[in-house]
Amino acid sequence: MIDSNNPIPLHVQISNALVKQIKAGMYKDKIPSERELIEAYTVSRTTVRQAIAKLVNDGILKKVHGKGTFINEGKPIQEWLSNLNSLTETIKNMGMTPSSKLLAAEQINVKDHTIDIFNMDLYRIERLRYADGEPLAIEEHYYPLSVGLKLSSYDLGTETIFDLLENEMGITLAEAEQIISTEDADARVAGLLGIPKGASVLTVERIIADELGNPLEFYRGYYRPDKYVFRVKSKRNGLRGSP
Amino acid sequence: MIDSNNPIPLHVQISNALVKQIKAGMYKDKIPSERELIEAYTVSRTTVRQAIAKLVNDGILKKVHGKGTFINEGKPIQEWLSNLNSLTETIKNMGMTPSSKLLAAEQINVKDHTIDIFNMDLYRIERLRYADGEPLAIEEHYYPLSVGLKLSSYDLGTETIFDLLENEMGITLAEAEQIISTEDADARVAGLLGIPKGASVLTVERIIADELGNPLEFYRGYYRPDKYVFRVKSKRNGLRGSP
DNA sequence: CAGTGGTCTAGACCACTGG
DNA sequence: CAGTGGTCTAGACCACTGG
Repeated sequence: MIDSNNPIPLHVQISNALVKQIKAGMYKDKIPSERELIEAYTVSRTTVRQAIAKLVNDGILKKVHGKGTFINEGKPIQEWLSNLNSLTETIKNMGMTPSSKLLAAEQINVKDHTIDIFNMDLYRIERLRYADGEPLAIEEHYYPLSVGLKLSSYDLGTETIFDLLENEMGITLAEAEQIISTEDADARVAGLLGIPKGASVLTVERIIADELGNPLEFYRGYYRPDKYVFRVKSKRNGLRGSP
Repeated sequence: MIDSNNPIPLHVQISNALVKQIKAGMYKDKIPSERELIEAYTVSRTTVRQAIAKLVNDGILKKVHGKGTFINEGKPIQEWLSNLNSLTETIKNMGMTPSSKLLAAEQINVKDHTIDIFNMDLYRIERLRYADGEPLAIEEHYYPLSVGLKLSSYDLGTETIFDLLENEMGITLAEAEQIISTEDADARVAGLLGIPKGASVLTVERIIADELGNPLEFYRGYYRPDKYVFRVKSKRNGLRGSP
């Protein structure tokens, strides 16, 4: 189960094992203490603490000094997850009909891009997304070349990219980090979205990574703020721990 | 400077020292390597790595395996949306100094507002917020009259409202639902924030509720997008929503 | 008081980046 | 190759919680 010959770091293996056990309901409220986990997995305290720190940072666990490490009861952020799942799903959930127009699908050489998480040639896919026939967003996706070339063999005007990645290509999307901001629309963005030049557009930059934190996709989205907003539920907690 | 007799943990002292040095422009791009910091502060590698990890988590530093640890240049303040933090806390976490100017503190009669979660007279507090002396955001808070009147007895130009609510008034903030969008700045907002009229501003509307879901506060914020962005981590198939 | 997480030391070997 | 961060060990003492 935990294998020190496995190239996956021990602390990641332990994190994953703990998550599996929590999901299986193996612990009611509290996970075993650090000393107990040291015994159970025959690792050092540093390794156990690193595994736990990751889950605390993810909001799954909560540590209380002198008491123990507890499972965080909480509600999922349903609106946000549906956005992450795919824009197609979100549009459908709102009772509208999604559609897409492929704007670009092309190779980019490593020296022509500045996406510093990828130090390799990339494949770029750009689509204009519609809801009930009205322009809603422009989405740019960047993938490693091998992934992008496989994607390009499908009809990107109609397919959902997440479906292709996960179901056709067997790629596991685990985590996403997103940054939400705004920009003044330039002429091209304004024209495509059907808004005045200089009007505010919502922007999203996103890095999707696999379970080990390796980046799989870089994404940039431009949304019409009159048609699309972000909804997030937050808890007053203070889980701003260091990993 | 770094004092092992100080009750503040060494790694926190080192974090703070690094932030101070970065702000002072002591490093151009890269901070010293972990081995160099071990020498400089006469601590173990664990302690140095703990200090750095905090700043990486806050978005101030970025580690690159085999190369070094780099300063995240000119990145706007990043708020992790999964936690409900006050702007004061967020600014401090980024190693900057928060300040405020009170713009308004006034009673509003029930018939003069349209905030449909409150069917009662309200108290409205509006402040201009600064980070390191630069305008960052305009924040409007609406409270039930009894709460607002108590708040108004404090110096709202210097106090943190969350602190007053939680520590002075014993009010428990549990959950918030936030809507993030963007608007073109009108003349007043542009003037206060020091940006051109019509430029994009990030907007947040927020309802904070107690553990039973009773609304405690309605909030509206206007943020300069060059200085402030929202950050969210999401799980693709996690057992919970966002960390 | 025993048990918990928080901090910290002083090492070790590995994988990665660049010249 | 020398230098970097990534992982990991095997300890130690501290501060906090609860009975």
